[in-house]
Amino acid sequence: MLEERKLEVLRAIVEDYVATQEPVGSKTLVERHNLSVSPATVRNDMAALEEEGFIAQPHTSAGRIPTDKGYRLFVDRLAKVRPLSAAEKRAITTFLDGAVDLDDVVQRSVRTLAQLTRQVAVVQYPSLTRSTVRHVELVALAPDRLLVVLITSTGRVEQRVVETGTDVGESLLGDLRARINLACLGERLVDAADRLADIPETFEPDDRPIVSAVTGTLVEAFSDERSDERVAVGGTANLRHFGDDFDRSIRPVLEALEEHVVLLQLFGAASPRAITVRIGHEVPYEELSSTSIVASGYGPDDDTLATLGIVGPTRMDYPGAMAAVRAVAQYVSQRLSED
Amino acid sequence: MLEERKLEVLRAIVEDYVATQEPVGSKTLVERHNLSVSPATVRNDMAALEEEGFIAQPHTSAGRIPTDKGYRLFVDRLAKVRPLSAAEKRAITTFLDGAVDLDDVVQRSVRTLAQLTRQVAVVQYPSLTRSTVRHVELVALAPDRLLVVLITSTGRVEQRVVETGTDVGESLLGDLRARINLACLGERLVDAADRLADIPETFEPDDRPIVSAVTGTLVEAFSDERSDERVAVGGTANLRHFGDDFDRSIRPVLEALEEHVVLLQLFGAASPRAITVRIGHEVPYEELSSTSIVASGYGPDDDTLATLGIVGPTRMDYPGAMAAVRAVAQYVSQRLSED
DNA sequence: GACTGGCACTCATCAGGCCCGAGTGCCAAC
DNA sequence: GTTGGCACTCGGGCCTGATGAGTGCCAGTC
Repeated sequence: MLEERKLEVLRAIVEDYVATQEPVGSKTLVERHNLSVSPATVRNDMAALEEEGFIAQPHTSAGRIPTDKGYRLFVDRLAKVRPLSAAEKRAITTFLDGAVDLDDVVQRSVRTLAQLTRQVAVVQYPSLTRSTVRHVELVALAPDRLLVVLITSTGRVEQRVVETGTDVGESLLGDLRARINLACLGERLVDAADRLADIPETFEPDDRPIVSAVTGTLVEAFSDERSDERVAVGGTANLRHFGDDFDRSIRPVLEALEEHVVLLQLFGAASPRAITVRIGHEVPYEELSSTSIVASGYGPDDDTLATLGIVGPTRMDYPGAMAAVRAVAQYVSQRLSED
Repeated sequence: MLEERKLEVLRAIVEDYVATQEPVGSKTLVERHNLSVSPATVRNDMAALEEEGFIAQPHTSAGRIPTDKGYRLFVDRLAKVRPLSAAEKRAITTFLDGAVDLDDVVQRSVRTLAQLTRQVAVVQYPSLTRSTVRHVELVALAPDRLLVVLITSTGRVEQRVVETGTDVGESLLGDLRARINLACLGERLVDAADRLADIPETFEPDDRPIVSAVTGTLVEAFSDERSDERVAVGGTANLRHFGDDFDRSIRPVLEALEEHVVLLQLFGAASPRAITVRIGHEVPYEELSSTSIVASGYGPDDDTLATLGIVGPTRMDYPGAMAAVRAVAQYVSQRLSED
């Protein structure tokens, strides 16, 4: 009885605080959540919860607000992921179905996510390094200038220009193109890089510098970190939920959003195919310690190619956010599996 | 004597207000700008300036602030573009020189611009439709599936997959590739689309459906509006300069920044190769009427392929902003001319 | 032993009242 | 045309007191 009610009180506090953004006191709590006990009893429970570190008072004679630890407990034990309404599901599907290519899928996902959660949404482009090679094309732009085009399983295209120094014959070009594709097709980019290592040796010594230049460029493209950095961000107007102290609460978030590297770090550690929630100080970036992140990996079939999620104040609607993130991740994953 | 001093007073008011963000009164004005007249005289001039609509009082017994009209006059007649310091120039050059490809140039430009002006920076990706065709490549992904790759003079790459329905022979493929490139190479995309129209007729009737599918896709890629929409945004943390009323001043800007279409409209009308300044109500978007935009076109040689610039509060350092925008636009243009 | 009602106490918030000073317009004098 | 003087305005800062939500504790009840 006692433990159970304490949890119930915590849930009520979290829900109330998230809704009103104001510290919640014993009396209003009893009124709003028709708990069948008196405010005094609730006060005792609150005192216990505070003792255990789940809630705190901003100042004496104010109501209580949940601590990070309190939110943690809430998310782990009290919150069931709120199922989306049929209308919401339909909205997701119809809007995302309209996407014409990978870029568009990502763009639309980010918008959808921002709209559903009313938070800032972040979607990482499918990772280049974890996807596979669909095709490599070599194009002679000039006799001594090659364009190397890499197409991945997710439909992404990377291109590089290689200055070969000497002219490249048509037959060598065809030969090289064939051997590269033979070696790499269907391989994950990380593995494909290994396969390329041996290729130069299979050519005539005279041609090896050219071949090496090309394979070197490809290896570079395969492992290029910059390609991993691409993310789409949306719903920044929802930053208002962070409060009105620009420098203390909004600015760090904006800065983090522009620092894609930081962003990827925040989201990157999301475990595959499960919803990760990081609350307040759990976020591995000091400036964002009053921020929470709800993220999920996604990708075709059961691979995790990239991550998407939302950033919001710790005081957020976790069940709703988790539901939205899960739904969009599932949709995008399915979409990637089809192509 | 009289007209000239009035202008001088206006300049002083603008400069002071931009620096302090506070309405400026006659006394402080005389002190800070060592005008060789008395406050009373300045008051007379201010009364005249107010009469003419160049300045206004937020409320009685407060100092004056410039109106949009006042800023306009300032920009047109009083402001000389402040030359950048050698250090600033060097910073631009060294940072931008490090860019490895088109994406990187754009990314770095946006950062540089944001940093120099301490405002929000926007750089439009070089327009696809106004650039020229460098190369078109056709790749057989499967017998009945072609990948069409378009490379433009700005180094941008677009790719499309075409389902041909029937198998495509190697010789037809080579022939088609050759004729397409012959027709389009060096043409502006808009013109290239016209050149493609006649190509199907030059093939055997049996092959025409395939050829048409390919050229149709290319024409689509040439004129694809979506490709025109890409922009990079940076320095959003500088939104703080807009004030602290999130909903009234910051939010509309954030929303506009996410609406790339709106953004392009705002920047798109920038006249080629000249610096355009839009002040307050001159900005063609109601919500941004307390906002100014400083923009410039850029592109290789004397073409204008796209636009870049900054968005800030009307109360901004116009000479500095104009200098920075001009410098970055020049640099990027030069960079595009080289490749 | 768990719950409840009552009570004294704390403190953030808000409205009202006050003063201060920057800034103005006007006018008479130079 | 310029200047010094003067009376007036009014927003902002600061203090004050009232208000009320909220608390902890304690004694009483089931």
